[in-house]
Amino acid sequence: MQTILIVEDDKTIAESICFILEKDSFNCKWYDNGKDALEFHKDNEVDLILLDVGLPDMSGFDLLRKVREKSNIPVIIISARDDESDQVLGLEGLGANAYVTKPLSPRLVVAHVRAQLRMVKPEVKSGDSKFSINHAMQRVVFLNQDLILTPAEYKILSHLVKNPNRVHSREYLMSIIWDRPHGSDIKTINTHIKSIRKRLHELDENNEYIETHRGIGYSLIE
Amino acid sequence: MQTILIVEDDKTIAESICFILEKDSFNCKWYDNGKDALEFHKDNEVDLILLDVGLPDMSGFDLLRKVREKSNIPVIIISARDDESDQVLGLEGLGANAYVTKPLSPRLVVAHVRAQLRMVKPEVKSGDSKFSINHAMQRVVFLNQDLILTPAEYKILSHLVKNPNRVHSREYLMSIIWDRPHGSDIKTINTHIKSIRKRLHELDENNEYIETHRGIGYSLIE
DNA sequence: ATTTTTGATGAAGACTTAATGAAGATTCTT
DNA sequence: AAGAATCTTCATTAAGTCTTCATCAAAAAT
Repeated sequence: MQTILIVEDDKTIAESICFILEKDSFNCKWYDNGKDALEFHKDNEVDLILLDVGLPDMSGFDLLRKVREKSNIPVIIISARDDESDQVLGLEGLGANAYVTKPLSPRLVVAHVRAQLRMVKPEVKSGDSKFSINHAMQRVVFLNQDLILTPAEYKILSHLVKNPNRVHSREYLMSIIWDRPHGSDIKTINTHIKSIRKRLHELDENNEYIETHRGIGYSLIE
Repeated sequence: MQTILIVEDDKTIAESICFILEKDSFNCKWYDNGKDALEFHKDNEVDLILLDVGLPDMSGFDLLRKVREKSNIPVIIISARDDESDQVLGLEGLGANAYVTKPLSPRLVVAHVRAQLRMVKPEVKSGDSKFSINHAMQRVVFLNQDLILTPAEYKILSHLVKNPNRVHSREYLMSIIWDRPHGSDIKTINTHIKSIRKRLHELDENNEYIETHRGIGYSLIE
């Protein structure tokens, strides 16, 4: 499921957008200020940002600049001002991907969201991976053999397999294991990774598929 | 060079857009009707389409539908009508990527064009630097190879790569490494720079990418 | 030319983070 | 409720990283 981060201080607007997006089976996270939104973006995998430029604590443009320091995911700017130079600055200077002006209909926003994600998603399914997923059986397949995994291990490894060659923070991997917030130690992930590695080792002696990124998290190498 | 196909029956508008795009070193092809445009698209490599929905011979929506049968290149719809349901239809139903309404400034159109193309070809990085950043893996890429760096080295080098050809003081580079104030020796930076240089040397024997500015700090030369 | 200042270098020690093995807590099944 | 499987925590060990220091080299100042 794809996660949309909404940064918008008007609760009514945010809620109606969220409502439609969630009905469309997007995962939706809303913040009414830039600071918390940035914090969330740092530790989580976000597929698209809907950004109101008129925030209480910081300019949306500043936020966008910060986001762009670490990723180039699609960003749609929401603005009350239909000002051309603002649009050009956002699109050209800071690398936003679209610009919609208020008043806006949630339906239109969702159309823009989809239009952006359609571009990004063309998943390059490389067929030569040693991993695949047997959705029906809820199993990860490694070297043509079903892996016996515990539920938590399955959630982590299947996510890594679906999103290989990129770092996943411990925070994010934790959020995958639980549906609801759960206040347990972030180090738990280390232990799960340990046991996943052990199981992979049983099938491939000298593998180094799961890479540790010190201070950040883990990634699966294809 | 990238080719933009403009389908627009208003000659004045088409010409002014073309003018700016070509100044931006895009290759620009203009048709004032759908049939010829489709013909061109069939036989040529087009990177993006700017499409006016109000054409003499066929609806822009029909044209878009035909285009989508064989490719999913970015399409930006130009419309005189600021009608929401039209927008939703274009974006959602037919797979357009952006929607701008007349009256439009050529500058804004170009901003949209760039915003779309940036998605498709992320490596449109100004000039052909030997450095880039792999955000997904949180790695600096040098000569098409991922560099394995420690956290502090990554923070320093990625900042230099994002802001090349300018001097960065040691004090500032220190502030990049720590979130909170940390009273350690400014000379620490020298050691980090040393090890970054060492890693670069392993991939390119006689390089001198990081320049020392005596009494001030360091800079990265492209 | 000599002194002074500043940066480069290599190595040691302090510190931080991750891996590991095992024990306790929790959940699920029967 | 008992037992098994799983999840989490903890203590220990191992590995990796940061900072400092002493020494050497280079540049600037005298």
